[in-house]
Order: sequence, then structure tokens, then C-alpha cells
Amino acid sequence: MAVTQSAESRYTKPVLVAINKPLDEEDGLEALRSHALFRSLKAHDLDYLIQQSRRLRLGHHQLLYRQDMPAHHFFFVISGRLRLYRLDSSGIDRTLDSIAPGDCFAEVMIYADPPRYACYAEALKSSEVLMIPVKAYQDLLDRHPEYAQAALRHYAMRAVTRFHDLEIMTVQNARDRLIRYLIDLLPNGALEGGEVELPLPKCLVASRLAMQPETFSRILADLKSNGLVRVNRSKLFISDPQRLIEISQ
Amino acid sequence: MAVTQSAESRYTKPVLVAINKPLDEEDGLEALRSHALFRSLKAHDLDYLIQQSRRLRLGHHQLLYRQDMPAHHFFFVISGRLRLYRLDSSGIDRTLDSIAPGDCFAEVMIYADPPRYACYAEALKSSEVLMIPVKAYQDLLDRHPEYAQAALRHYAMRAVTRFHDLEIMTVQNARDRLIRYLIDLLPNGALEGGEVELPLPKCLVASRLAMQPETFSRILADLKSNGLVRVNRSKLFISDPQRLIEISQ
DNA sequence: GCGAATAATTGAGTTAAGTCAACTACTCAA
DNA sequence: TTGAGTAGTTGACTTAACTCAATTATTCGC
Repeated sequence: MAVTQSAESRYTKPVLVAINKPLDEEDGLEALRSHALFRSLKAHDLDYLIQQSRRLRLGHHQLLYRQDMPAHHFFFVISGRLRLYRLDSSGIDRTLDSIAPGDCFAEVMIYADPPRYACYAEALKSSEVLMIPVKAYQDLLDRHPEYAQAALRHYAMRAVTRFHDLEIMTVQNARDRLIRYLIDLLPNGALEGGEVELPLPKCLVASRLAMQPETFSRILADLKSNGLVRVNRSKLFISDPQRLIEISQ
Repeated sequence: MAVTQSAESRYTKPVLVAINKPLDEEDGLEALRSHALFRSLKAHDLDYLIQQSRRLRLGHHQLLYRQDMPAHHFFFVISGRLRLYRLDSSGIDRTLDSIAPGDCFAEVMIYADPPRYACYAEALKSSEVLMIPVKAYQDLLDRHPEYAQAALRHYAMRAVTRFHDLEIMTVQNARDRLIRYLIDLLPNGALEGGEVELPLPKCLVASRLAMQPETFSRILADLKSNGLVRVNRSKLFISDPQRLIEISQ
């Protein structure tokens, strides 16, 4: 079984102890300025938002928030990598997303009522995130309605991405789900091959695709033996995505 | 197999022949005025949008748009019911969503680049939809940035809903996915039981939940024989949702 | 209201994927 | 550098879900 420990286990260190760095430090925030949610903000408004925010360092496997916790903040990943997951009552852990540097997450909670996190978030390796108060961002939007336009585009694209994720999951067999997942990792729409890096350890990719790690391993071994992918740790080389697409379906 | 015909078959009538009703007709548009995307609009702005739109009548199984078609419009359901689905190259049809009167769909395409429909849309019964030009809506937002606030809320909630749909699909067994789906159909958070109506024919609920119709039928028969649901056509009576939740997981 | 078409159910047999277990290969921290 | 703890792989076996087929219900257009 993938990762079946409860949120209290070592896998997710129990307490969020944020290490604040001085607020005025800029390193790592360049990407923030070019993010869809923020790039239209005037410099002093973005500075205000950053001042209202806290910089957090998270250790490997450290828990950032729990599902159902009141959501007073949303987050921007400065460095490292996080994953979003849910725990059900039997302790099964289902991975829903992985978040890379330059991405925001939990930003949709700004408009939820009541605002509660829909899942757990934990660092997959040591990471740094900016913790942005929902209220500060909302105030900014209230004062500057014109900022909502750029945010709108971001939210619409988020909904499109989630729809696409859902679409993959309606594929009924594990092999084809995995193939679809790999194709989506390729840049430029799978027109040409290339090397992709799995954004999660294999056992968590398996969880994300609703299959057991053993099944994931066997499918990948099979694709490998058919010359469809070459595997090097978490890096996969796909020479002919079209052939991969053909054998699925 | 659920519905495996191609889009050209009788199941999805090939040509969209819209029957326009006079633009000034108001009946059925009350719900539009209270929709999150439109309720903050001043009356004359909404009237303008309606004037720019066309009212379409769709027959049973009639196709509204195809995946990958350029998306110049989005839609509001006045009456009837539609479903969103995708077709893959082997002709397998995977249902992704059903849309009820009072709902919008394809509205996220406003911000896609290039704007193309991500799936097929067809009427599940004879239906009436309002076909809203993306450009008209965008112009309205450009002229009135304050309207973006309400739209933002709608888009954020859409993303939350899609995330939740994705979450169900990461449940690894068919029975528990079905139970989760039923629980979500219940109003007031499954605190009390009640009757729910399947928003899709059973074979399409099965498709939506990535299982075969036979599997759906067998699971439902089993739940029925255990006294967990009573089934009457597309209406299900769930007396004790907590017990249903307990047996899942 | 009739009849054809589609949807739903049920049974029997098959297969994909899960489970359990053993083992190997990493990773990370002391 | 080492060793403990995870992650990943592989084999053997089991089971949930799929497939195919037959039958019964239901729906919808005429």
C-alpha cells in the first residue's frame, strides 16, 4: 500500500513550525512577480501583499495544513515541492496533486464558504513557501477591481486543468491512465519525444492514478520491455509519444 | 459497453441546427439573472448580453458542440439537461459531467488560448440553452472591471468542484466510488437521508465513475439487498447515509 | 398504444489489477 | 561511511471488475 500512515505519523511531521525569514528578503520572489495572479499588480501593492505574508521553510515530509482546517491563507511555492492529498477514515492516503516552484495552491479557498482546506498539504522535500493571508489579497481586490481580470484568467485555467485531470481518471484501465499521465508530462503537446521527470515518487504517482505501486511498477516494466520508455530513476525518456498514444485505447 | 458509437451516429445527431426564438422572449431567463456570473450585472448590461445571445432548442441526443471545435460561445441551460463527454480514438465515450437548468458550461473557455471546447456537449433530453458570445461577455468585463469579482467567485467554486470530482476518482474501487457519488448527490452534506435522482441514465453514471454498466448494476443490486438504498427507476432513496459511508473505505 | 430501439439486469467465464510476501536498491541522517 | 528505514521490483496467488451473452424493462417516435 502506498502511504498508509496517518497524518500523525513520522511521514507527516505533526507540527507546523514555521521559520520566518526577514520579510524584506527578496530572493526567490521573482517568480511571484510573474505569476498570473500577481503580475498585473502595481509594485507597491505586491510589496504590501508580500509584507503581509510570511515566508515558511518546510522540512522533508513536513505537514503544512490539514484537510478541513480553516483556510486563512493561500500559498506560493518559492522552492522545493509539495503534494496535496486526502486521508480517508481507514488511513488510505490519496495523492491529488503535486506543486512545483512558481505555483500557487489553496488559492481557490479565497472564495469558499466557509473557507476550509479541501486536503492535506505536505512538503515532498525541504521547501520554502510564501503564506499569503486571504484577507490581504481580498482587500487588494476590493480596492482595485481591475486586478480581478488577471485572477479570473488564472482561476479559469485552474478549472480547465482540473477538468482535464478528471478526464484522465475516467479512463478505465490502469495502463492507459498511466500512458495519458506520461503524455501530459511531455512539453509541446506530445508532438515530439523527450525526457520527463516524475513530479512525485513512483508510489505517489500510483496513488494519484488510483492504482497500487506494484501495478505501476509492472506497467512501467512492460512499457520499458516494449521499448516505449527508458527509465532512469524518476526520469523517463519517451522517444515516440505517438506510438504510446496508439497502444493506449 | 456504455455508449460506444462515434459522434456521427444516431446517438449524437450530426448537425447542430439551432432553432432561434425571438430574442426578446424572457421566459426561462429568470434563473440567468440569479446566476453567480450574472447577478451583479446591471439590468441594461445583462439585457445587452441577452440580446447578443441566441436561444437554442436541442432535441434528445442532439449534439451542441464537439471537442476541439473553436469556442466562440459559452452556454446557460434554460431547461432540459445536457452532458459533457469525451470520445477517444477507439470510440469509447466517457461522460464527464451533467448540466442542469440554471447552470453554465464551457464558460471557462473564455480564457483558454486558443479557445477550443475540451469535450463534446449533447442534450440528454429536449433542452433549451442560451448561447452567449464570449466576446460580448469579455467586452462587458472590460468595460466594467467590477463585474469580475462575482465571476471570480464562480470560477473559484468551479475549480473546487472539479477538484472534488477528481478526488472521488482517485478512490480505487468501483463500489466506494459509487457510494461517494451517491453521498454527494444528497443535499445538506449527507447529515440526513433522502431521495436523490440520478442526473444521468445509469449507463452514463457508470461511465462517469469509470466502471461498466454491469458493474454499476451489480453494486446497486448489492446495496439494495443490504437495505442501504431503495431504487425506483432513476430515483434512489438513502435512509442512512452514515451507514453507507461506514461500509465504504 | 404499438413496436423498435435502447437501457438495465443477470449469469458465466476471463482477465486485469489487487494483495501478500520476499527481496533489492535507494536515501538520509548520524 | 554505515545502517536503518523507505521505495521500488518481482513472484505467486486471489479477487474485483470486465467481457460476452441472454433476457427483461423501459423509452420514444410513430
